[in-house]
Amino acid sequence: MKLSTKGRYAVMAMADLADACSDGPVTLSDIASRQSISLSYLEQLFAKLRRADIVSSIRGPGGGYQLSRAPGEIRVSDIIIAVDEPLRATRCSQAKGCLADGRRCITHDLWDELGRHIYLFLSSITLEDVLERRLLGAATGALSRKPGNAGAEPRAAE
Amino acid sequence: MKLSTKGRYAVMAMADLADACSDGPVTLSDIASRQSISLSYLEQLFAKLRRADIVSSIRGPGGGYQLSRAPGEIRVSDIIIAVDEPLRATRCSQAKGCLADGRRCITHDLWDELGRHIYLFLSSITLEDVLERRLLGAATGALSRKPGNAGAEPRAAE
DNA sequence: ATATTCTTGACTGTTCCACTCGGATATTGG
DNA sequence: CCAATATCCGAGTGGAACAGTCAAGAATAT
Repeated sequence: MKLSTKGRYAVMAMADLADACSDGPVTLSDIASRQSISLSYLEQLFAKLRRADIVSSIRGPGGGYQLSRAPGEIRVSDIIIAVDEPLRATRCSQAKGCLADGRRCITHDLWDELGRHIYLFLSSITLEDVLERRLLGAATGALSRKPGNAGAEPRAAE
Repeated sequence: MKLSTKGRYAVMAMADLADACSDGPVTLSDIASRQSISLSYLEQLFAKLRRADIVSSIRGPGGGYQLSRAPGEIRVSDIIIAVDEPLRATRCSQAKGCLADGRRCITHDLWDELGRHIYLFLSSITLEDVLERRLLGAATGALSRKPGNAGAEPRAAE
């Protein structure tokens, strides 16, 4: 499984912006050099973030980008949805292939639920949370069913 | 955000196999035609599933694939990990780019936690759960923090 | 005016997914 | 034995998306 790295860059840049925008607008060049992301690539990302009204821009010298709302009001899911294509765990809405012999494919509900689950997680965390590094509360909550076979550690990130 | 469809096909095929393997081995051709997945593509997936000891194979006429364990002992995460590359939400383990100016990048913990979260969800669901369509218990559990601004419905699946 | 900064569009190289093809090996039924 | 059936295996293909580049334009402060 792979999560798009595009949204990751966007969140990194937004976190950098939130961290630095206390005194006036922040230049994309600054963010680019601090986060070592290509400037032109950042431009593409911030164009989408601006259309989503997450940031606002000021042109000309001394200009740059600002947050449209307070960091506590910007959820990580907002950023990812703005930047990535509509997040889809399933592509079989009412298209072909999904219907096996009349009813929906067996795994439809599973992916549906997974997508909702990821969304809930990402929308429970704001930029402010990221900056102050309080994440562990939202994540390690439920999900203790199925003890079953106790092999295979959760090697989530490689 | 996008989740690899590779693992989705694998879970679909495994669910089909679990549903049909009560009387003897199941042919990949059968699964391919029922789930409308390419046969050669299925062969690739099942090669990995076999190496992960999730299925076992019997060659020759009358042969096919069987589950190595009971459907209740096979977690969805097992299937996805076997088929996909090691699932990574972050790629900045100790590589370049992650370290901004000494410490880890700000969003590292976030992706780490997201990866663990997804893993916990997928490992809480077994093939048996998928077949009998009991999913909603594991998913709709915690995550009710941050009421905040009540815009933006969770449009998880497109 | 000029430098700065955002804004926009087109373009490129790489990687991965989904799939195909050709063949090899093992096993069964006749 | 022999063909049919099935799993195995490696290489190769087209398209899409990602990550990044390049070039030009428009707004604004000094």
